Amino acid sequence: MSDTPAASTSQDFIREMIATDVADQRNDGWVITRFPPEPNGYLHLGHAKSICLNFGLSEENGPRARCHLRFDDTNPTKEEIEYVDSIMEDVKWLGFDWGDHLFYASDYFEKLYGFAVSLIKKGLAYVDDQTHEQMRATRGTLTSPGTASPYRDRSVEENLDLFARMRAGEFKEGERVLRAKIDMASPNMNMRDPAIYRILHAHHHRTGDAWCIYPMYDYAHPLSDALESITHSLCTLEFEHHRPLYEWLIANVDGLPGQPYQREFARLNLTYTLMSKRKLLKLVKEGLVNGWDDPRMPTISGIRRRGYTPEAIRSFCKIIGLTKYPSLTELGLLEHSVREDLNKHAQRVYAVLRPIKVVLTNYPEGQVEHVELVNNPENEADGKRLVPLSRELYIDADDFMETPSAGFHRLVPGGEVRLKYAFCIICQEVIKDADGNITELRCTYDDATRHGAKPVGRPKVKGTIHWVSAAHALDVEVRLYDKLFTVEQPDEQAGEEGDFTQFLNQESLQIISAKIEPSVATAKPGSHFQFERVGYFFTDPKDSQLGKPVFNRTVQLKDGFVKK
RNA sequence: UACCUCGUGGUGUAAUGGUAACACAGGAGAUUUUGAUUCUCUCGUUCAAGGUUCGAGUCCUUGCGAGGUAACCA
Repeated sequence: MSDTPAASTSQDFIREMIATDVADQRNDGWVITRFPPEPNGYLHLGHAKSICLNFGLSEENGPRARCHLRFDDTNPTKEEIEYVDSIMEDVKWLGFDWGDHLFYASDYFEKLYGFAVSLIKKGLAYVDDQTHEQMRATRGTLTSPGTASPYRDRSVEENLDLFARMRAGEFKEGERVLRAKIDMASPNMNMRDPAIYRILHAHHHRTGDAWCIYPMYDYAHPLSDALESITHSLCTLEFEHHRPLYEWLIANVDGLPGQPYQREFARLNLTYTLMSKRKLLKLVKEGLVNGWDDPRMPTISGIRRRGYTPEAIRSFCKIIGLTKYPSLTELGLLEHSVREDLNKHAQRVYAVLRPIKVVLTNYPEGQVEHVELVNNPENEADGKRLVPLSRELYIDADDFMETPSAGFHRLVPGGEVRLKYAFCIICQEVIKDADGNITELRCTYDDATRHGAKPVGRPKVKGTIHWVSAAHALDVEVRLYDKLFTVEQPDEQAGEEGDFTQFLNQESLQIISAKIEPSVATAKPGSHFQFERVGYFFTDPKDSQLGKPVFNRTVQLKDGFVKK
């Protein structure tokens, strides 16, 4: 073990385990994983973690590796085509490709039925006539063993007959169930003769009315994995207790093409949000957010619409690692990932979110000049653009303080500030309305301070602010998004019975009208921008029109200014 | 008062019996026509107690703590 050369790139426990399997030529060195969502909701960041793991493993292990997309559609009462479509879109958007390997558990219904018959024949499964309540009562508790069903020792012939009649539709829902015969006294509840088939007179989105019995997850999953020759079945920690059942099925069903094994990792928990499909569904159903793709949602479609990039999500998934410790990741780490990506690629524009009018009293009336601005200081190839400048401008209310706090070095009465890439201005007069609200700042500009000029003997101006020309600025709708919840763990805080919606952040969406430079008139829906000194914004793909963009705030810029 | 899993800076992770490190966050500074970016520095860590060992975050024992598990959901 000591002579392995420095494969010094550190790996998580899953990758380490897989590397060992490959080295040992287990499955001839193949690595076949799968991402197996149930199409009962939209994918979220927790799924992104799993997608990056499973598809990532496929990318990392060369030609003898692949990742399947398999819909775990064994419960027709909860599943819809809408979800199937959105899931495929989300996986593709993240940049992964399942190629020809698209599967549905429902494709295996006939085979799975056959496996169940074979288990009955081996005396390893039986039809139980007990009611739901009786079964629950006889299963025992966490500290006491269960007791056998009176139907547990039915003959193989009788079981075969009853199971066939279940399939034929002779029974109502709940009347009978097929159970694996394992161990009613097992300390693992999942091994106390788990139900593997139940009757559901429901229409399935793919198989229609062909079936009225449906396999349970615990039964269908390992066998589906085996049928696809999956080598490594990776899932989250809550399935740890299902592993013995997974292994029991792989061991007791004959003729399986693959011998997969299951390993578990901790799911993603993020502060100030939720990662439970059921709870996200509640937010959607009760109209507390504007759909699954509301930019405040932790869904893939939500963060996409917010302006997150696939690169940022993939980088985030890499950085959070993979362990068995149920950790709580700070939202700041996700924001860091997207800032890092957008900083390199987003085009800069000037936008004034809360406008104050500035009149340059010594600037000729009616004159317009065009100032050259850098599109992206991180990438010279992105070039420059011309932005109009005239006598009347807007600056942001945040960039002016009548009575400045300590350390504030933007515009103040009698003070000087630089209009970025233009020139310096001095605030000569503050005009207010009858209620004392500031309506206008009357300023003078200094022609000697134009961009590039280096006047000597002049005190250095500390503040540099952005601006837009009042006559040329576009009025655009800007949606300022903030965290969805006011507490780090809305789930935890609310408790089992509590209502997590009480912690919804009432200020998570603020819609304002902003003044923005005219160049964005041609911005296509789905484009990323940095509003200089403000944050990253994304033209909403649904509501933007050419010439009339709607901006979603992806994330604010970091602000190093601390008020003292 | 069952079983399973897990405890490393504030947070997320690495160290595979051999100098406890990286990222984020925080602090200080430099650069900066974005209080951004970039760069430098800095802060701060092995749940506890025993044991094995020349040497333990790592192995063993016990304790403590956390998460999970009793659908005809996945």
